[in-house]
Formats: sequence, structure tokens, C-alpha cells
Amino acid sequence: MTQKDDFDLREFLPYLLNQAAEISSQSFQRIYKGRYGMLRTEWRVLFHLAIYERMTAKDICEKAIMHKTKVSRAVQRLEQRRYLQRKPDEKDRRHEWLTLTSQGRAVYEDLRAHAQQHDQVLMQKLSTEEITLLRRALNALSQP
Amino acid sequence: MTQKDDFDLREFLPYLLNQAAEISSQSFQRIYKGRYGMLRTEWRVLFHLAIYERMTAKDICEKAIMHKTKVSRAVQRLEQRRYLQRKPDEKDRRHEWLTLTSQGRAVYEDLRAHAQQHDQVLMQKLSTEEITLLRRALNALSQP
DNA sequence: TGGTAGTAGTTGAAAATGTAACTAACAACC
DNA sequence: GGTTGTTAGTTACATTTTCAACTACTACCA
Repeated sequence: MTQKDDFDLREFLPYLLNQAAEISSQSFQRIYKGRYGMLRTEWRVLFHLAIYERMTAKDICEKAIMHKTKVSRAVQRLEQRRYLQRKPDEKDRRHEWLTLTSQGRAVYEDLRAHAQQHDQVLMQKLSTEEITLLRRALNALSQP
Repeated sequence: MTQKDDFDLREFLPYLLNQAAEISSQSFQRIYKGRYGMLRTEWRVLFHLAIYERMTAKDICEKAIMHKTKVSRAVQRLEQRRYLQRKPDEKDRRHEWLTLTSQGRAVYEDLRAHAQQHDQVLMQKLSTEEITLLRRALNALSQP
């Protein structure tokens, strides 16, 4: 006999992760949406480019776990606002290298400061050890 | 001087939570989508009803942190498939009580078994202590 | 060469979501 | 009782996302 009947979906990890992710993202979303009219997809592309400096759309897909059409459209919008630049690869012209413009970097710096504040508020709900452990656990779960 | 420059968005909690939530949800999504053609919203409404037995749409909005239009449409689709029943409240006819049909309950039982399996796979990436702590931390972060 | 297969990225139509306005029912106050 | 305000839930429309097909390019192999 298994303990099938003991399994309570309120403890289901994907569920708990989604709730926490949703709540913790919502208030920050208001910031980049309110200040720059950006969508979540755009914010994610922006900060990946800021962190990794130079990526192709495909790199972003993999790192950010986003579908390529989502990335493609986010890149278009960021380019329209002059937050990033495209440069085709000389050797293999299927690839396009993406980098932030100085304007894009400025937006990123502003949002990063807000993100840091936001993170501090979130972390107040936890102890230092819990935070360390949480980060480690989330990283482990993010390995597919 | 703040440590502004030390803040790395790769450590940003909403980001880590989203990555983990996304990855851990995706493979399970294939199950309810493949077996019953259900969307995430529908799955969430279904299992909330299974757990709490009898809820109004509003209750679901609050518990599942979903917008009321999302819930409204998920309920419609679940009703069409005869997975749930609506019954207006006698005293206050603005409320509708929702309950699963036996068919809906059967679907839930099937998916719950898969969820349990899925959860066990996820938990293999962590130690017992980590799991306990992770659950506690996620609950803490889910209090808005 | 040249033909097939594969990859990076884009596009268009369909599906899902978000926003705001709406209906129907109740409450409270005069 | 009638007016005003509030709440549960739905609907219409705009925006975003997904899915499948597409272009442009490269790789491999005969």
C-alpha cells in the first residue's frame, strides 16, 4: 500500500513555487511597467543582456527559459526603444549578437536599484540561513 | 556608500523563484494537457475544488491568487466538460457554490497520482531538511 | 557542385490573458 | 419604498502568448 492518500497538493512543490514566484514578481512588475512600460519578457531580456553583456537570441532562450518567439518579439520592442543593438555574426550570419545601448544600460541600472530594494523587503520575511538555503534549493531545482 | 554594485540579479529572489517554478511546472503541465487537454488555470481550479470541496469563484481567486476573469473562464470550461457543478446560494444569489462531479473527482485522482510522482522526482534533488525548509520559506514568501 | 538536413530567427493566425465596463443581486441609509 | 453604494461574476475588446509555418543561412555528404 502506498501513501497515496497522504499526498496533499498544498505541499506540491510546483504549486508552492508558483505562488511564491507570482506574489514576489507582481509588485516588482509594477515598477518596470510603470516606469518604462515594459513587459515581463522585455525586462527579462534586458537584464540578461546586462549581466552577460553579449548574447544571441538563442542564448537568451536557454538562460531565461523563454520561447524563441517571445524573445524575438521582446528584442524587437527593446530595439525600437533603442535599448539594444543587433549585430550579425560575420562568420555565421544566422546569428545576431545583441548588446545593450548606453540608454538600455541606464534603464537597467535604474531597475536594478529598485530590484535590490525589492529583494531586501522580500528577504525580511526570512532569516539569513533560510535565504542561503532557499537560494541553493532554487538553483538545484532549476537544473532540468 | 551602498553596496549597489554588489547586487547581482542572478541572486534576485523573484528571478530564482520564477526559474524554479517554470522548470518544475513545465513537465507536469504536459501531463494534464496531454491527458485531458487542460490549461494551467483549469488544473488549478480543479485541484482547489478537490482540496476544499466547496468554494465560490471568489474563494478560488483568493486561495489560488488568480484574477476573477481567469477563474470565471476556467470554471466555464470545467463545467462544459462536466468536471464541476454550480449551485447558486439560496440566501445570497450572487454567490455560486462550485463542487466537482464524480467525473471531475476521477480526473483529479488521476492527476494527483501523477503529481505525487512528479513531486518525488523533484525532491530527489534536495535533502529532507532542505525540503522542509524550502516549503517553510515558500509559504513565508507567499504571504503578501 | 548539388541535394538534403539542420539551425537562428521571424511572421501570421489562433488561443489565452488582462483591463475595463457591464449585469444582477444585495445592503444600508434616508 | 427609493436611492446610492457595494459585491460576485460575466462579457467585450485590446494585448500578449503560443503554435506552426516560413525565410535565410550553414553543414554534411554523395
